[in-house]
Amino acid sequence: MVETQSRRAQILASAAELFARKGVGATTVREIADSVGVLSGSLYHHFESKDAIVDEVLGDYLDALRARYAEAVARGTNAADCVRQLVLASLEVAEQQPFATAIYQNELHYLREQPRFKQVQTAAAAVQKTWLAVIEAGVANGEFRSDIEPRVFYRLIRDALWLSVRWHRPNGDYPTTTLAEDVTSVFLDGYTARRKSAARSRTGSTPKRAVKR
Amino acid sequence: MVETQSRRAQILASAAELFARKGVGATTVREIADSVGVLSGSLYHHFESKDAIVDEVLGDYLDALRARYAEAVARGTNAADCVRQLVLASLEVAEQQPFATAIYQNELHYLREQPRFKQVQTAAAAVQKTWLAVIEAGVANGEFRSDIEPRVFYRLIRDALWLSVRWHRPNGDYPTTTLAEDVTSVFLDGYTARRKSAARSRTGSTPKRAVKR
DNA sequence: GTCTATACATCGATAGAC
DNA sequence: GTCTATCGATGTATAGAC
Repeated sequence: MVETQSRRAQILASAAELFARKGVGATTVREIADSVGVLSGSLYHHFESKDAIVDEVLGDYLDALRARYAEAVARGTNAADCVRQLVLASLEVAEQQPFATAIYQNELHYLREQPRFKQVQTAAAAVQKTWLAVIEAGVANGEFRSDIEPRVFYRLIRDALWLSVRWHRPNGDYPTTTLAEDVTSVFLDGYTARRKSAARSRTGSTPKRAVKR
Repeated sequence: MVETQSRRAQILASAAELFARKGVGATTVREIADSVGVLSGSLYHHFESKDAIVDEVLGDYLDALRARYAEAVARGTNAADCVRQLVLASLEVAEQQPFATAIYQNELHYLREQPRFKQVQTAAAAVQKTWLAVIEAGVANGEFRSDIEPRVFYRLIRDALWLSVRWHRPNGDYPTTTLAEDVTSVFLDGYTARRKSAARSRTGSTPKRAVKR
């Protein structure tokens, strides 16, 4: 179960972890090679360059994210539900690819400066467009507030969501689905306690956990 | 007005900008030197090492943040108001020192691995403690919800707040005070429209605006 | 306080043996 | 497919002239 991965996949996985922790610019090809147990020269049998590794890590991640987003908006029944689905989709992809998620959010600004990573730019634009369309539709139909700009709300929820890969380690006690509920609930309902809001209480929302906390 | 800064201050300011944009590890001393118009060797007359520059940039920032946080909690009249004050304090310090803020949030995890930056660790712990104390007090007295862990709420608002330095450029149209109100309002009240909440509506769209919830 | 000049380590990447 | 060996560029940092 430990040697079923191709060397190529091993390199991608190890490199992603290093890029996420230290940053792309501060990670050396020798470190990547060490982490998979080969010498640095051997990496170039599998990849053209260090940038090519970055490209592939982010490309795989963005493909997964876009595919999952398409499902999410298709499933949503209204704006609030679409937000719920997008939150869950983001966190599920982040759970599957935590390191790529971290790289994406840590280095997006820097990568955008380099024409090499144009693919990343266009994918990031598509992600933003998906969110904004949902939020603006919710404002237009009265589901969401109109006194806060959709763009501001998008950026707040996006950053809170993406950064959760830095601290959230999915496990039985606090699974991704529960985090998704908490994020959705805070951003849509707020953290202020409101009396008599039984409709928001968390009874049958998910299969997991009965009362807890 | 352009030469009133000491060379030392120039170096700190330029280095902070580079560290924020490219990452500490990917920024070279030659780039820092170029950006202030000297040769790289000359930097070492002012600083012991590249790490010493990082230390000082972050130290100045964390000192300002802690001082401002002490005022904020002292001013708050209840938990919700303390959150409001902490949000405003964070954004004001971020406005004064946007690059240091970006470095802090971009590289905190990596810097924590190095004993060199122990100062940063302890300051980060103090920041978290301030927030958690406020949030837990609010849960205890019923102001805040008890079905979402204080730690989770803290991390969500912290990340949304800190990351705003990546996109928010304070100006007359959208000043820091307004962003602070928006952040506070989303996190405490939520984004879902609620009927009959005239108290929350934003009549005077831009500067000041009277009602203020 | 800045320069010239350079030491010495490490970087990404390549060539060719095995 | 991995190794040995190494190139040329670039990294941090230092020493001493000016």
